[in-house]
Amino acid sequence: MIDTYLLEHLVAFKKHRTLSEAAQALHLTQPTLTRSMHKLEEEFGVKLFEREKKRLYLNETGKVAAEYAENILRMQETMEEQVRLTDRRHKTIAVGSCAPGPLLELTPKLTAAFTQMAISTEMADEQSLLTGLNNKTYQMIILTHPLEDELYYSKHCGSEQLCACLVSEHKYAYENSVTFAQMNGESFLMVSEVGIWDAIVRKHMPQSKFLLLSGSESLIEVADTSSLPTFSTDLSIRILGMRRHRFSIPFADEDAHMDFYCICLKSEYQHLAKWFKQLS
Amino acid sequence: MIDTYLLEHLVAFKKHRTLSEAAQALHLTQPTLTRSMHKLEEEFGVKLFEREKKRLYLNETGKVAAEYAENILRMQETMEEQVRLTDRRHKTIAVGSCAPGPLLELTPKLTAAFTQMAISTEMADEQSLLTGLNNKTYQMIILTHPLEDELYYSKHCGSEQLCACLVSEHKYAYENSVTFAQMNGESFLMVSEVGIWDAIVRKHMPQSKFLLLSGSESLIEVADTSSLPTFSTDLSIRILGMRRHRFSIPFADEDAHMDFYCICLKSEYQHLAKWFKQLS
DNA sequence: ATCACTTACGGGTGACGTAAAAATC
DNA sequence: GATTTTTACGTCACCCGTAAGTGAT
Repeated sequence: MIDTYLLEHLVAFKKHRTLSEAAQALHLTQPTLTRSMHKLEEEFGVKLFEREKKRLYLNETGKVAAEYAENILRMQETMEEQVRLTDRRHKTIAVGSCAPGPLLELTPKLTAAFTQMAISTEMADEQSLLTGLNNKTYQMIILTHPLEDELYYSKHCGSEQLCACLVSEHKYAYENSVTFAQMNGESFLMVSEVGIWDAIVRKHMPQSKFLLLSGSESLIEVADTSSLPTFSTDLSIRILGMRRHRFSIPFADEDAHMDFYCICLKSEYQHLAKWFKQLS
Repeated sequence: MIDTYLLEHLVAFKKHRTLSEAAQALHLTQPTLTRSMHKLEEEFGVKLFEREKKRLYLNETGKVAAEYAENILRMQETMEEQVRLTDRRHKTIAVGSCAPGPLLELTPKLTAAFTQMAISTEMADEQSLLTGLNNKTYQMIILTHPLEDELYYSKHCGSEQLCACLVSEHKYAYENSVTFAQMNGESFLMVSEVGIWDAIVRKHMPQSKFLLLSGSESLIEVADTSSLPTFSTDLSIRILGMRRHRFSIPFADEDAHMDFYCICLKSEYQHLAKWFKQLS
């Protein structure tokens, strides 16, 4: 079988058209490449070059060989990439979610369940999550509905209730609940990374403006000095705590309550069985 | 880049499941393979195996690597095949023809025109000839008509006149010509490798029987002891000589005269220009 | 004189074998 | 004791560099 270095020398010669330039590019000397080209001809038992006294050309056969060499080397590179990638995959659990709430709740549980493994979480729209699950960018994804397809395993993993987070001066601050209709038209402070909630609030409160802040830290800081309503959820309150000087009033609308489902490929289920069982 | 021998060792281990058996298969010793497997892990910078004291297993990452290795080696093999094949193609002129006559006439000219090259000739039906020309199995083909397509270059390269080859006792033995109609119903001795002529005689003499012999030598031998008519052509007579004790009477029918065209791919024309020019 | 390839020779890396150890069955 | 992997050490092949040579520009 042809040695890899010979293929590298060959493609370098094809690319640079002369042995001396190819040698430079490879950080080798000309004589080395001369020898390699002869060795290639010897191993194939076939002429690959036309030799004029001063110049060396690939003949038709040589061109065929060089093209194959390119493909083989390309394949070697993707091999290295893929091997390193699958190795990383076996050392990290990547979870994609359509909303931040479930990640807040589940990440601590994940780190406890998969000691030795790194946990990486990410938010994306449903389409990206699905393709990512299929190409194993994610081991698990979190959606607002189960997937009934034969390929997937789905399990309910929690729910979230959207609340309006109001200063005490707000007219609804002491209600038991509010509705989207009641709040429609008010301007909200909102973090930009809220996933699927973004579409819901924009749909039900089309008259409202949403002032986006990136990161909940900056939101909290701004909210402390502002009387504008913000959003919170039962999950965010349970995990991050209550917001200072504000009351969280749940939205009564049906769409303000969301169920979440944790989903993996059936083919990967065995590795994750322990996790799903403790998700009761 | 990973050395080829490491890939070979890896696929051998995947195939034989144990280092010792793989070593046997490769005509190497166990320690060599141990070293190779460690070297692979080192070069990828990744664990590829699960080690129990007595046994070595590929882990998930290792399986991925081994599959890539298999593909790469397969590609190397096809590379060697294809390189040797294209080399042979450049050393031989392969000509396909729809009838034997033109080959009889042209082969000596080909060997004279392409000194240093081997000439290989073959008969096939038009469809096979065309696909063979397109995939470069043939450098040239001979058909009964030119190809007007942009892809091909065609040139008239001779013609052939079919004759009935009759013993002197035959009633038409002294005629200047015969017709298919006159001979229809008579049984002919015929070689099986006559290409397109086979269809013609069967079409115009549907009442006749054709007793097939393989190879013109056996035909001549049998014909010497038989009074059954056979076929000959002007070409066969000019090149192989007259048949003993027989008269060749040309068929007067239009279909008994055939023109031949030598055809190559336009993309290959430059290599064959000298040949086509002397075909005047 | 310079450039491009070839030939000849010497050195050092590394692929392989031998030998032996460790561990399991 | 047999089998399998691992470790240690010596050797030989071969890949590369240096130096010198041949033509062509």
